[in-house]
Amino acid sequence: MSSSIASFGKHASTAEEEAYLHIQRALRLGRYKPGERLIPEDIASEIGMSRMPVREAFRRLASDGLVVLRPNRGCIVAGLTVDELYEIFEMRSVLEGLAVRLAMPRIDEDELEELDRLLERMERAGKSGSSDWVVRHQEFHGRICALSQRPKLTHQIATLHAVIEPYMRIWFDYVEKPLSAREEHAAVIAALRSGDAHKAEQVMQYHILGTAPLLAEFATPSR
Amino acid sequence: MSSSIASFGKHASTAEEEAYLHIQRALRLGRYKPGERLIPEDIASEIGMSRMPVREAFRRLASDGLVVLRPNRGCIVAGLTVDELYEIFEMRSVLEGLAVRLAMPRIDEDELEELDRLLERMERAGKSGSSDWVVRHQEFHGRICALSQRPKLTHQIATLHAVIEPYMRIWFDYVEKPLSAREEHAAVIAALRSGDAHKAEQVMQYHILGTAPLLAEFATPSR
DNA sequence: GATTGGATCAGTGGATACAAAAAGCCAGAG
DNA sequence: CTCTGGCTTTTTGTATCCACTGATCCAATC
Repeated sequence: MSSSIASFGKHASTAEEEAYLHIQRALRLGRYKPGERLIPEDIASEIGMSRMPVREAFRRLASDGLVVLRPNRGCIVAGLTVDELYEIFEMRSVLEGLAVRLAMPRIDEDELEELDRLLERMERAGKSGSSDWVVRHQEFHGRICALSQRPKLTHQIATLHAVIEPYMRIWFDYVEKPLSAREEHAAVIAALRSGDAHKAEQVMQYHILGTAPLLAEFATPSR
Repeated sequence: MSSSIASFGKHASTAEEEAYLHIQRALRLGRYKPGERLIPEDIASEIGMSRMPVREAFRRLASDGLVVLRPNRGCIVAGLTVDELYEIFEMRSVLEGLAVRLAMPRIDEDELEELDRLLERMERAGKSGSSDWVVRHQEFHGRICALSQRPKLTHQIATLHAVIEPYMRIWFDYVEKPLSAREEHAAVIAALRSGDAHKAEQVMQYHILGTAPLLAEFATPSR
């Protein structure tokens, strides 16, 4: 089983679930533009079901923050303003900081090696220039979440990752490869290796907050 | 307009919204027991609509963590295990810590007096023995969230408050009034008055994490 | 030429209808 | 008395249908 933070690999047991996963994937891959309208009819026939399960999927996607639902106006793809993007990263910084702090007790030499491997894979994906890097990056962060053994925290973080994923992809495509990323992720591992939970939390917070400004230029300017 | 963290006072523009608010209120007031099944048919006729909007409301409530939806098995009221309750409080501690830290720049003498007033109202509500205290308490925390000027953060915190609200109510009914609460809330205000954002964040974290064990006995034991 | 008013139409919200799944029930076997 | 297997009932999941809202477009007016 993958340690990805993503829920890409699941298969649906109901039509609603299928619609949810289908639309979520499309949104995360950036197939729809922010502000674009999602017409239930179209999506329904695309997947081969009626509008109803699609409408229900919209509710969940709206709760996740991936779309916006306005009464009698339908469903539009959520776009983040710069302010909103920063806000997400502020939330990520404290939540993932918490996750890494709580992960500390489960850290042993095996885990550290696993994280090293994930870092290495992320590095290779980055060199290949493909946006796999985004997936590998989520895998790395997801692994640490998983170690925290906090299901709700992990879910919350995964949801935030889904929201910023399109921006991560655009960013990656533009700037080739995040330069500071390797050192910062290595620093997280180093902090975990040192056994200092508080230090690890701070390093994670620093890493995440440092990433925000790099992505900000791809968000829509704040009003 | 109330500064309550709650969304009690809203009125619905669609049937789905009405169903959502109706069920949410009932859950927060503890009218349904954890594990209890919510039958769409019943709720629909109770509010005077068909099952459909109720089903959609269920999706949102499930995203909020207030109910659990299992395919072909319907909707049951979510109950928190002790572990889950602690997890919520861990998340609250860092999120509300963040909120109070970010609120600092908006703090002036007027705001401090407003917070003092809210503390006073909470105190009075506590003496009257009514579970109004819970609402006042949310008002206090909600005010600080609002000052952070972070809509998504505020919404997230409000959602967590909704999930723990039934436990807060039970707790209050049992132990009369939280003894340490007044001093801890006063300490938060004092930290805000001092202008030390980092201190305020720590005091808030301490306050929230300290509350968790008091509520834990009302959650279902972890497996 | 810009603005407004209304006709038209696409799309949404909600109700009803129907099929499929799960839960309850009962009788018979062990 | 308990367990099992199949029938019945209840409830869920999905599709279809209808009324109404909001958007669009065109023409008449200023």
